[in-house]
Amino acid sequence: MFTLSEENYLKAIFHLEMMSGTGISTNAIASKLETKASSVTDMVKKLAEKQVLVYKKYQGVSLTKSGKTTAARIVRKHRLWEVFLVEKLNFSWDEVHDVAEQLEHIKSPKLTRELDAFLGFPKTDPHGDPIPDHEGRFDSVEKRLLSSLKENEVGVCVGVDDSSSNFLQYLDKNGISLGKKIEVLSIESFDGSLSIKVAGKALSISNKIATNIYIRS
Amino acid sequence: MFTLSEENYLKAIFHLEMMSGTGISTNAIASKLETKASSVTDMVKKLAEKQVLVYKKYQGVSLTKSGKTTAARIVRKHRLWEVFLVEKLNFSWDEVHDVAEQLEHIKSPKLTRELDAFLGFPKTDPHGDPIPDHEGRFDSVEKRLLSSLKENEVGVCVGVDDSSSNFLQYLDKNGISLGKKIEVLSIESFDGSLSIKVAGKALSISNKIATNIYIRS
DNA sequence: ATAATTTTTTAGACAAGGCTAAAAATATTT
DNA sequence: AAATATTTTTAGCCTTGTCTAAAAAATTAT
Repeated sequence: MFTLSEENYLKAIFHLEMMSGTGISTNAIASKLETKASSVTDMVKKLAEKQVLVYKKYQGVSLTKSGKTTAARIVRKHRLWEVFLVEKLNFSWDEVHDVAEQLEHIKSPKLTRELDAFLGFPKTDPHGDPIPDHEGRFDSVEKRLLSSLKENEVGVCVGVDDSSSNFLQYLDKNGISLGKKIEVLSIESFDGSLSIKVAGKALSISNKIATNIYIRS
Repeated sequence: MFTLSEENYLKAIFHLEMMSGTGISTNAIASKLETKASSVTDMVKKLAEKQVLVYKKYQGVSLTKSGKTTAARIVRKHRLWEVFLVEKLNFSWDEVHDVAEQLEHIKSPKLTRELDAFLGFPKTDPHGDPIPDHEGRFDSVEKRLLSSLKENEVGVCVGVDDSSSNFLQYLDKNGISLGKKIEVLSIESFDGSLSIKVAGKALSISNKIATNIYIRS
């Protein structure tokens, strides 16, 4: 069994490995968790003893099979709770994160199983991220950044990179949500900003926005 | 804001005050929380500084107004989650306690509010205990012990004293649940055991069982 | 290839929450 | 009212998870 802190480390390392492969540096973990590198060193030693990751001094860490499964199960719970909050309790997608951060640590296999069933076995969370199954497996959606589309190409919004309240509220305000069709009308070569059409309305977005929206073509 | 440990102390003291009035002893708290008296002394000093209880050396503790409200809100969350688990996630009433012990510490006023609404503003939990409102108020149900009934008297089961799995499973097995009509057929004066009729079936129960079932006449 | 810089680890400290053992206060007997 | 027993508090120690400052290793620049 893992403590709250251990679970947070596992989840952070899991996410970092998803983005940048194996061999995660102490500093990367520290900045993700907003803690100090020295604290990370201590904790990864402990986790290495528990066999959930491999740690070689000065070489960064990599999750073991068991570490990956453990982490994925936490992510599973996080995302199931997000679905619950949005679909059943009227939370908007920018309000769910902090609460899900707490709920993801509740320990009860039956609870997770029943919640999954209650929600109808959802495959993705409200931000479009896949929900791992109990074994920790999940399909990686083939997705591209909106900014990778060319003029006149079309895609469907399947997720966001940045999940901050600010950004999600911006999307809400402009009618962009999961499943919405987005058409690129034109691209400004000077700053990479895009003119797009979504829900019938034309809209101009910066390149920064476009690199935070995932679409499936 | 309170830590998990502080919340558990508040809740324990709250429950003890409900049963035996004010001025709760260090030892009583220690045995309720399965910890040591010395640990309790440390913690109540901390809680006294936070103004949620009054502590005088060797005199026991009493919750302040603010302490009572804080504790009642934790109880509120505990009982709302119990309703959720039983009504929505197919938990039986003997399975909910441990999970609710974890869920009661989730901090999100919106979550509590929306959960309450989602459940249709329930007034009692699956064991018949009242759910406090946001201000910490709740109606105390006028209830008596089944063992206080006389021969041929009738009552409706409104709660249980002991909430252990063992006991609740015994009740399930014998068809006793909240709202069931219970009729006392006869009382054995030798050991206080009762012959009762519930759901049309006659049943013999010990005095100990009868002092753990609450009824309303 | 050596010097400078950055990253990582070690060492030592601290706060929270718990424990044991001993001391102090209160309660109970005789 | 003393003596004994019980309860409560104090004192000191431990573990977890964190931090800062200094040392060590790795990386980058000259």
